Parts: sequence; C-alpha cells; structure tokens
Amino acid sequence: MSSTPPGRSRNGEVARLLEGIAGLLEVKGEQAFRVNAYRNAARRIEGLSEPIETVHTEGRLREIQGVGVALEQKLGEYLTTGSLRYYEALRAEFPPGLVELLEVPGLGPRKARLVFEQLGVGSLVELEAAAREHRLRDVPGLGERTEQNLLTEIDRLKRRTTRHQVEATLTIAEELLDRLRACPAVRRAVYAGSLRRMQDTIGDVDLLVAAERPEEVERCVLELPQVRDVLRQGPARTSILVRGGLQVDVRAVEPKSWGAALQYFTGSKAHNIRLREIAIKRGWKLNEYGLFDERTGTLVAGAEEDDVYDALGLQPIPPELREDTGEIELAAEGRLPRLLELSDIRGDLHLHSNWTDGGSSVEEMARAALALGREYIALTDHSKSLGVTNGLTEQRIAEQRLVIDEVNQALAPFRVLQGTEMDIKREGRLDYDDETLASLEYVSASIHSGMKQTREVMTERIARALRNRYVATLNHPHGRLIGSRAAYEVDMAAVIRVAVEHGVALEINSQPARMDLESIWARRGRDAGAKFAINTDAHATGQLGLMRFGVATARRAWLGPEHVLNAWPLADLLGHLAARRRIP
DNA sequence: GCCGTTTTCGGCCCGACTGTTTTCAGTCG
Repeated sequence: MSSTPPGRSRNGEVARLLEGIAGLLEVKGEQAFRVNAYRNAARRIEGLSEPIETVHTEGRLREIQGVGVALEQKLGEYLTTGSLRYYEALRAEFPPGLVELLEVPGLGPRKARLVFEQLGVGSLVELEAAAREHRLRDVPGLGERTEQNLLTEIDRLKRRTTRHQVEATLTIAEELLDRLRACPAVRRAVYAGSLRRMQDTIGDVDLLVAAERPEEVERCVLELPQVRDVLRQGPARTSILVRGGLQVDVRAVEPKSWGAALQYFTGSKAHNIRLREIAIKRGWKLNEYGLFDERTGTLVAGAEEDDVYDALGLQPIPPELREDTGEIELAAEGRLPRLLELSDIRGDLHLHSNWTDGGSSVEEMARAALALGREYIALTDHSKSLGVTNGLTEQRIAEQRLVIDEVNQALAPFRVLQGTEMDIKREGRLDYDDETLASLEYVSASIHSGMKQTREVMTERIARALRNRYVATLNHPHGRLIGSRAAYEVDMAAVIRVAVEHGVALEINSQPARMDLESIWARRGRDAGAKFAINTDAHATGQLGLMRFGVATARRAWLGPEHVLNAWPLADLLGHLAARRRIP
C-alpha cells in the first residue's frame, strides 16, 4: 500500500486496501458477491463524510453501510497497526507484483490469473517482457490484439498523470463542449461525472450529449481537434485521450433519455446504486435510458433529471451532495439543506495587492471585486517575516491605511477592510504584536514555513495562534498544493475544536491548487459548529473569479450562507469580528 | 461479506465495448 499523505484523512488509503483485497480475491476466483462486499465497503469509505480514523476511534465502524462484523475487525486492525494480516496472507499466495498487474486497464482478474498460471507472469515488468516476446498471444483466450493493447496500456501507465486540477479540467471540458455543440447532430451537451459534482480533483471527464440519432455523434467526437488517442469507440459511447493524458468519455443518448442519462453519468456510483435500489423496491428499473416499469417496460421518467428524482419520491439533489452520505434520506423527507450559492457571496476576505506579492493595486483589486458584485473585501497582504513577498512592516501598514481610506472614499458604500495574512511562526508566535493587530480590521493567520514539524508540534502551534483574540480566520488550514505538496501533519479535529471554542473561522481557499480546507473536513467542522470564510486568495484582479471553486467545496461540505462569514452583510460581519475580539 | 416493513437465508445495480468467440466472457465505467 502507498503511504498516507500527511495530514489527510485515511479514507482513500483504506478504500485502496479493500480494493486490493477485492482484486486478489477475484484472481483467486472467489465468489463475486464476496468480492463485491469489499468493493462496496471501499466505495462507502471513500465517500464517507468524515475521516475513517475518527469513526474508528469513536467505535462507529459498524454504522458504515457495508461494514459488518468481519470488516469491522479487519478495519480496526489496519487502522490500529497500519497493516492487516489477512491482506498480507492473501498477497503471499501470489507474486508480490500481481496487485500492480491489476492496475493495467484491460487486464482484469481473469486474464491476470491466466498469464500467471500459463506463463508465470507476476509483475508489470514480466508482463511487458512477455508481450514484447509475443508470448501472450499463445495463451488460450488472449490474442494478438490483446497483446498489443496491453503493451500500449503499460506504456500509458508508465507516463500516467495522476488526478487533474478541477479548473484546468473544466477549461478543457468547455472547449470540447463548444465543439460538440457545433456538430449538427447534437441537441444538448454538458459535462457530468466528478466535474459536475465538483470534486476537488478530477480523474477523467464525462461528457453527455443528446441527439435524435445518437450514433451520429461518434463521428463528431472522433473529428475533435483535441483528440490525441482513441481508447474505445461505439455508437453510444466513445472514449478519447486529450492533452495532458486526460481521458474523456463522451456518451450520446436520445433526448427522451436526457435526464436519466445526466443523472446516471453524474454519479457518484454509490449514490446511483442507492437510487436503483429505491427503484427496484417500487417495481421499477433505473438505467441511463430512464426509469421503467419492470413489468410493462413503460417509461416512467427520464426526459429531465428532476423528473427521475421526483418519480422516486426525492427532492432534486444538488450534484455536489451526491455521494450517499445522507443526502438521499433527507431528500426523501424533503429536508435537504439550503446550500450556499455563488450569488450569496458578498465579500472576499483573502486577497493581495502590489504592496506585497500581488500584481494589482489596492484600487484595482477593489474595483474588480465591485464589478463582480462584491460589497466588501479584506485586503490581506503578507506580514513582515515573509520577506520574499515584501511583507508589510508596521510602518508600511500605517502607510497602506491612508491608501485604503482613499479607495473607500471613492467607492463607498463598497468597503475595503484593512487586514493581514499573518504568518504563524514556530511555536505559534505571531508576526505582529497585539497593538498592531488591534489596528487592523481583519486578521487572518497562515502557516507558510516549518511545514515538516511533527503532528503534535504543528497542532499546538496552530492552536496557540488561534487563541489570540485578534485572529479571526485560519487560512488554508492544511497547507496542501494539489499535485506538488502534501498537506502538513496536523490533528485537524483538534484544530477544529479550538477554532469553534474561540470563534475563529476556517478558510476554504478557492485556489484550484489548494482547495483547502477540503470538503470532508469542512463538513466535519460544520457539524462541530465552525464558521467559514470562502476566499480567492487572489494575487491579481483576474483571480477574483476563482470564488466558484471555493463555493463548490462549501456545497460539498453542506454549508449554507449561515455558515459563511463573507456571505453575511458587512454589518453582521463587523459585529462578528468585534465579538471575536471579546473572546479571550 | 453484508443485509432485512417482502427475507436471519437467499438474495445482492446496470449496460456498452472489445476480442476471441461461433454465441459470449471479460472488462470497464
């Protein structure tokens, strides 16, 4: 198993463990339903609304759907000791490289077992050698095409990029959709899948197209200028690779199936399975073509997505919630929460100007925010110890005050609050004294250095900073940079407790490379009574529009306007900040 | 291996595409 990224919850790691067990059981030829039980549990844990380690510590593993007596024991052992004897014993039955074989697209458990038994192939290296020496084609059930395809897939696997950032992926998806909409056969075209659910990273892109004759769409897809490679093609579904190794699946359906198909291809898988179970209980069958009466085969619903939910007795469920973490039960009772929307956002409490490392002036940033409909911003340039950014000394804070006053006069009633993104130094010391902090209208605090400290030290360092009465918000609480830097080690549950106790908000940073705090922790914070600030961390006017990504994360965390400081009117925000300063 | 206002035993979500098959298993999403 790969090691845990520091500070992140272990849900993904545990899900991969169960997937690994499922794969090996499958190679052994175990009963499919037993294999599926592991897969099902893996999916549930991956989509859990809270960290699995918390669930374990609190003795609630059995409350997870799909976890029974046996899995509770296995998960407990793994979470406590870091390994699982059952899994190790299972692995010992095969060559150590067999698990990686299952990673090769096109090579499932049956073929893996075949090549192992017939050729003794037990690793990726051996598989590649066997393919190059044309030994695979002689295995009964395989052939020349399979041999060639596996070579291609092994090659791709070596150069595989991991998950993609949501913003860049969205851009590519929009470009493809523009092209597809220009295709004469196409009526409607949208993105679905994890992109529509706005997960913070994207594996592949699912595009859905409506056409009177879906089979005509295939040609349009193959003629897209973005196509680098074709993985699969057919009248209903075509899979291509575009730049950056991004896989795009295009699915075409008739307009009468549009809603059912959109529902189906938005997922998540766990959410869809629950819906299909509900359909079955009502004597129906749900697939991507519609909701059908099982006996008569007549179409019950399918043209629009809301029709499908409505027929199943559910409120329409926002895509960001579709993870089977309680949304279906609430939708059945008509009690889904009112989620935050981009239009609820009134302010932006984290942005920089050219006084430090930003690219725009204070006035430019203010005018750009105003143009986006914001009512206020907090200018949070860096503090003095962050030298590389030309962090503000106390003297320069005083000088900047005058500039902000001028802008406020010019743009009233729009309001620029003078704030700071202040470094939390080692041992939790702050970069300004209380007198300076008192002179600022909004104080947010960040970790920018010393990220390799131990979990205990980091947790206490942050906690100490949050106990200062002037600190209103903890910025990007996990410090991760997607694809380049793992989160630092920290006891986030403890940080959340301290934040709630002292009335400190947690930031959801909208930068696509950050998306920090992650939605799983934000939801946990919400349940613990935390407040949030959803900010762009813009370093130039063009980045003020990144807010949509932070809002998406907030929605995935089930946040409403009441949880988000910068969705409040300015007077309410100022009242909250003043109250915070009265809490010691 | 899990689970239950149809069941504590007998079920367990659904369809498309590929390749090697002469009618379908394997794989994927």
